[in-house]
Amino acid sequence: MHWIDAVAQQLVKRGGKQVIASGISISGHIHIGHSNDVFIADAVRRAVEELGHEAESIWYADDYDPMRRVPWPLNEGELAEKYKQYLGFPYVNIPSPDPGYRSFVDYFSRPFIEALPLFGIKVKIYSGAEAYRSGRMAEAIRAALENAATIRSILNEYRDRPLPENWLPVDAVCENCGRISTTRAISWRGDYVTYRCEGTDYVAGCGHEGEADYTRGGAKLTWRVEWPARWKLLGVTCEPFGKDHAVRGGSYDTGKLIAKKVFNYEAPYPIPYEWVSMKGKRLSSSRGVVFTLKQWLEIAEPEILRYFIFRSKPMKAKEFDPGLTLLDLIEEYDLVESAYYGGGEEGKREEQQRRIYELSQVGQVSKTPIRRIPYRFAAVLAQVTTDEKKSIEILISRKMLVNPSELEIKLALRRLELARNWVREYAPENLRFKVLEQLPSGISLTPKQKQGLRQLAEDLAQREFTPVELHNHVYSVAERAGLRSDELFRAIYLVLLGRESGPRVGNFISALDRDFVIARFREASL
RNA sequence: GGGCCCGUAGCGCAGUCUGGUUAGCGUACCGGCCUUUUAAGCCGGCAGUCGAGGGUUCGAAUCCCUCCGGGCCCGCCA
Repeated sequence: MHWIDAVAQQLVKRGGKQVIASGISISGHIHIGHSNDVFIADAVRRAVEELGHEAESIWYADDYDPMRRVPWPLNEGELAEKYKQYLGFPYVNIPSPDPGYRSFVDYFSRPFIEALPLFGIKVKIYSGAEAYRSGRMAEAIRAALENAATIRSILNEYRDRPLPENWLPVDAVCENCGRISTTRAISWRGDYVTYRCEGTDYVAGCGHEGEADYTRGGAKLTWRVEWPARWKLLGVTCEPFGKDHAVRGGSYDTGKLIAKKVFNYEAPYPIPYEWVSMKGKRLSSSRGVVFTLKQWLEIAEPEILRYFIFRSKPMKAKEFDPGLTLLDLIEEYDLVESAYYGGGEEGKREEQQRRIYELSQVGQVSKTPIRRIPYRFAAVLAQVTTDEKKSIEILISRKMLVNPSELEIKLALRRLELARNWVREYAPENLRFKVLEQLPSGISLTPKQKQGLRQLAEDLAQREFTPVELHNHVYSVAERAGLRSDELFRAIYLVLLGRESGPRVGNFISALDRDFVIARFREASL
């Protein structure tokens, strides 16, 4: 059984409506590593619904957290100085670097939120800042303040150095300098928290002393308390989270205790997951090691990312590589897809693969089989022509499309577009080529190579060739001209690409305009 | 100091939860086919003491214990 279904089963056993939460601190661009969070939450929602029970998945923007570090790309150039002054501010109060966005939070989160439906994710969106400002957190804050001693003793169980006697689980926003990370709560009374702006290790405080109304966003709960408070507030029954929270004595452990003792709430079913890394480095929004959902959609279908996440267990580290390795991932997906529709053997393994395929779908699983064109070939074809009709003709002649349905043609054209983008952005240099507008000047061909090209030009002018015929024809022409085949191949690549090798000649030339090729070969043979 | 993950064919991995036919897949490699193939396709082949040791069991890659190697996380920010 797939782990998503195992979780769903556990939840159903507990009974009631299931609320699966996910959430991210807006500490920079939201990348595909963060996607684990939402994708898992929403998949569990789907699985619970498939079992016939009510479920909802939510995504929570932790936009009231302080900015501890200026994230990439705002930490470069002139912007760096400007944004440094916002260190310690709640994210929600920081301006956008781009006038097209309302705020820092909007700038980093909107592209992510807008991409979610394209990946088949249906989550309810919440904002931490909104929750505090609207007063919805007020009751929880009061409970936490009243039970500060209990909370302190829970946290102290896992601390070497105990928290001070007068410690309170809230951070106020300084009304003078606007920072939240710099304040220390001194006391509380009714709806107000008295604080002093003392500073923190990465930014100084302003020394201001004041009172904050926590029923209107004047203060937030510290993370370890905020998390369980949120569980209670939203009725969270299950939550995926990064493995950092899952460590013994970490925020899940303490959260569980606080939930029980302070909020009288059963902690959600936990799903810890591993990070995603890219080229050996863990994805990190603040450090600029990012690959966003938007970037993903430029080079691969959304199903592939879902597949990437659901094909392995959540605690298994994932390595993402947008380069050549991506093509392996895509091929693997295609294979699972064709096996799904191909019937074949029935076993534990096949069953698992089928389920992973279903979980990878953006919407309903297609009832009619889906056949896709090979991405690797698309990467070549996309560089040869942008003409859609011509592309489809070539694909049909190459038998990569057989009596294609409307859908298959649509998928093929989309994949060509994706492959074109991939080649431009991520392909290794040796996979890229460009057909030269002009015959390159610096090349020298032997008389026999010229003779071969001239012959090819004549033959092309005489009759139609399928790609395979054409490819084979090159060999016979070479033979008649007394050339080794590789010498003729080299000549062809030189006059068209200016390099000694290239894509397979049959495909390649078939994809080009015939008159163009004839003219080029003739010109080169003079 | 604590915790997690990984170790299965040259390489990348699935299978481990729920033990059960000759341990799979991809790739690489070798061979063949499509009139000869420089990045397409098809068919076939080679290849593994399942990290080591012990235990449980009729039966262990799978469960338990110990150890070795690699990686990551937490240590009072979230």
